[in-house]
Amino acid sequence: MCRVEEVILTLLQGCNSMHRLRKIHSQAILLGIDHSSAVAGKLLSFCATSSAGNLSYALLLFSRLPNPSTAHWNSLIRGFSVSPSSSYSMSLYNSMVSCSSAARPDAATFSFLLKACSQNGATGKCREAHGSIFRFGFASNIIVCTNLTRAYADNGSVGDARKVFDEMPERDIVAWNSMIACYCRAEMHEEALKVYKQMRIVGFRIDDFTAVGLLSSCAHLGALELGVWVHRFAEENGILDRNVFVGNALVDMYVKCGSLEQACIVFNKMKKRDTFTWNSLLFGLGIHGHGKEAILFFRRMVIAGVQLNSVSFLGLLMGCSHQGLVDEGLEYFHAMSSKFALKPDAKHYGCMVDMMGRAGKLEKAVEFIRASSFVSDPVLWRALLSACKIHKNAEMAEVALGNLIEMSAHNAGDCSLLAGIYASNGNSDGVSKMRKMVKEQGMKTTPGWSCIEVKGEVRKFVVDDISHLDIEEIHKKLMEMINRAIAFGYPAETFKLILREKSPEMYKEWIEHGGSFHSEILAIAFGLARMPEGTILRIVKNMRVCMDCHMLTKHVSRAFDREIIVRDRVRFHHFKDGSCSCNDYW
DNA sequence: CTAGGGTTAG
Repeated sequence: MCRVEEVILTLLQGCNSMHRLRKIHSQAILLGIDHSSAVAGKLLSFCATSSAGNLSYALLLFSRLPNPSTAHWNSLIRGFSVSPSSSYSMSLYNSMVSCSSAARPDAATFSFLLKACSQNGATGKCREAHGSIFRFGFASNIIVCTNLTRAYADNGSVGDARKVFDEMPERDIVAWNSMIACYCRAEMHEEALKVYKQMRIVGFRIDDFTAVGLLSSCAHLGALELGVWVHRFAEENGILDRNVFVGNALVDMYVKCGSLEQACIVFNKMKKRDTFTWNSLLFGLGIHGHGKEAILFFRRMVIAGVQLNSVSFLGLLMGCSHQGLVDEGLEYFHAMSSKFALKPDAKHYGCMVDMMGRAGKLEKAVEFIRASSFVSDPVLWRALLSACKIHKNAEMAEVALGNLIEMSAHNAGDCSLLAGIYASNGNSDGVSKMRKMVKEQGMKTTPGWSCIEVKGEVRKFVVDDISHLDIEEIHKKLMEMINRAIAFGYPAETFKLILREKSPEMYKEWIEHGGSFHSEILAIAFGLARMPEGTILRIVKNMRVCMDCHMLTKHVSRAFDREIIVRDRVRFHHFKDGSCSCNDYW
């Protein structure tokens, strides 16, 4: 390498803007070394991959190279892989392998190509890349495989991702963590925990990345015991203090597992906090029903100079919504754009519709939707529909569903919401009309489930599922539960049939004839049977609690003198002494 | 120029 080349390279080392880069580039041209592989490489990588770079300039530079090297191609492929035109990475790769130049793809080429597949691909693109990786002999490269796993998972093919992972000749901690993260993103949290168990068996220890993935899965599954274990491990191994991600995941885990107190303790102990940390706790206050505290906490955020974002406002507005603080909510909704320069998006609007709707201001909610720029967003009409369910307002619900149908956005859940309203108003024609519609249009229903953690194991119940080995035990407890609840004032209508005939056979028959038990009732019965006296039952479910279950649970909490904490799709219910923290407002 | 893993909302 000649002296001038070294000088140019040194100049490029300190370059931080396109303006400077152009100057250096013209110097290089004057000196006749712009085609030197090293100089061209540095120029390219700056333009293609640095945040101050410029992809068109990178293309220009590249087009002037008579013999681009693998590294040159790689820079360009890498640059496009994270740009809005990530599909161009694939075109570049194709030109690279089809042109007669001496540059062959290396492992890095595939890593960048796969990043592009993650960004915008389809499973088909991943398979194409997979094929090339095989052809060029990189199928056992640990980094390439890790990227391939992620690319498949990001395109919704977690099964393919797992296959690649299983077939890897060896796996390091990054590969394991990546597989766990893939399952987290796919919301397959039980699988994520299983992978972790295997990872431990083969001798890997938890690091920061593992901890974040595990805590996220615990949060989603409500697996408090495992979460507490990860917490202790992270604390003892210093992972917690050095990494803000771990603290954030921990706060979120405690919030989602129903322990707001612990979430606050972790929050207060954290040495460094970012917007995620604050948002997680803000959100936690809201879903635990402390709307007023959420507002105070939000003010604290402003005073502390936290960089607010749109999620912050979503948390705040949801907090207001759960407690019926409509005036405050409206005030902050307006302040969001006028004082904080943040544009509310469809979710914020949806939250406002929910807020007004639940407070019974259905007309106002409709006006709000019609006046907004999101009239054609299904989220808003769906929020209205749910509010109609609470207030048993069939006419308004028909309007909401009508709009959803018009934009072809209706699903089975929407139809059964209206069916539920008809049912509670005694309109059986309406109910069958809705059922027919779901059937005829082949809409898929989401099965309801509830989880409960007993002795560190997460047990999942699905509606009407009687396939459990210990169903007799659950059934027995269920009968006792209902009888005692009735003794404490629970209206018995719903369970008349069972109460007349108290045999397990009748239980099965009840289900087979269309009578049903929501999954949370099964989970609560199981918890009562298995958890020691005095312990809190923690249930996590994927749907909202229904009025019936809510009332039954209130009575059960008194009849058995048990605290029961249920996390439904949007918030927490703390049942104690016959009442619920939501004050029946949800 | 020299590759891969993470958190909040819905």
